[in-house]
Amino acid sequence: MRRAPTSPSRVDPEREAALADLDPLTVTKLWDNPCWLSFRLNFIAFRFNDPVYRWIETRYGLVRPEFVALYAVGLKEGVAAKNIVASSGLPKNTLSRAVQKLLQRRLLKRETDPADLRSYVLHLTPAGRNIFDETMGPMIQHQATMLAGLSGDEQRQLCVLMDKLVIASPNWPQELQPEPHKTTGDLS
Amino acid sequence: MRRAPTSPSRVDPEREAALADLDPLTVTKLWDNPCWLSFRLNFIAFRFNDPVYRWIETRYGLVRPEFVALYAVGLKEGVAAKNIVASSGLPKNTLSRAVQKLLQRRLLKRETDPADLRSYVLHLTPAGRNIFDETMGPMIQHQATMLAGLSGDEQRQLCVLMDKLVIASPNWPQELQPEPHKTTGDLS
DNA sequence: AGCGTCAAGTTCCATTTGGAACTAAATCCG
DNA sequence: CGGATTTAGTTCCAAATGGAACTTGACGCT
Repeated sequence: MRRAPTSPSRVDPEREAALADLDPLTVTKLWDNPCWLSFRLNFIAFRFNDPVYRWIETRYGLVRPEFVALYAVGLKEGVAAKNIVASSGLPKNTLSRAVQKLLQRRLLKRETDPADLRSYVLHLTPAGRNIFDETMGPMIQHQATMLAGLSGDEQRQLCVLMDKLVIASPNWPQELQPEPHKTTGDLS
Repeated sequence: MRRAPTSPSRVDPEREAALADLDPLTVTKLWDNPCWLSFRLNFIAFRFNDPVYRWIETRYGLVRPEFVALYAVGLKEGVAAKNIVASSGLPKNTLSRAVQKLLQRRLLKRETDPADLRSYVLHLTPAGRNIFDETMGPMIQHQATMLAGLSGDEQRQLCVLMDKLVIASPNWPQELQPEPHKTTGDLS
């Protein structure tokens, strides 16, 4: 199987326009790539993330890990750094620094967790809550723009399908198996 | 709208298992987050990328931008660095270095493009092609594992829906509008 | 209780990153 | 043609990153 399973044959004026707008290598990665899933995921995610994080950095002076932390606490008050680490994939020292910065800037406050003295419980200050609230609108707006090409039904379908993937995710391997391999002798 | 549009009410044993396996903050980000799309994209993409890139780094000593470049040339011989930049979102100096490294290691070769003397045309050496071929299998395998929770039909649906998003993508903004805002006076 | 292992968060430091300036070639435009 | 602007790729360097070691507290287990 050399191509993604969508038939790239159907003549669609919008598709043609997209093919013309996108870099030819991007077109190959999207439609002539056995690993279509990952590239599409990364592509679409990038088109969300990149404008959002650049905007937040210029507007609020928060870099990505800082905003990740602020957003996480905004969604769920009282989380600890370890939760943000687990849910974001960022290394824990990076998040430690991000939290320090947010504490300095008084966007976050923290108290030691009475249940576990190693751990801290994080909360937004009013100023932090303010940023959270202000950023939510544009982010939802951007998401809506991205989804505008799908009907309401299709949006729900997409949500359901991603839901299923996420639910299955605990079964996915965290490590790739080195698979039974014929040795090749060509790397440094 | 506070939640993702999938009803989290339906009682599903698999969902229950996933809720137990995942960090509570992750659960919130997935199912109680107005920006469900980006978080799911990032989450699923991360679960693909992270094992793949770690495996490639330990097995071949190639870091992420290096493998991005190698994979791109493998998919489409004769591309230039600018294409890889446009299709990957990585900064061009990072890719410049990645290409240098691959040239040093004789995984890539390049010739000046006769049509544009500023630009180079990239090709895989046999050793580079070898790595490309060897990595393809495990990557497809990993993708298949991730998709295994969906029926064939659902996989096709997912592909079609992402297709539509990608085709619409040239219309998405590259910059977030600073939106008509009431001024707030609380940042540094 | 006491000892060994594990976990949350921090610190250290070598490496990577990426914005900005730079070089050289291409393209635009009068 | 010839100067102004853009573009492909590289270089420079300050800043971010992330692995590994460290600190302090929790959790076995006997």
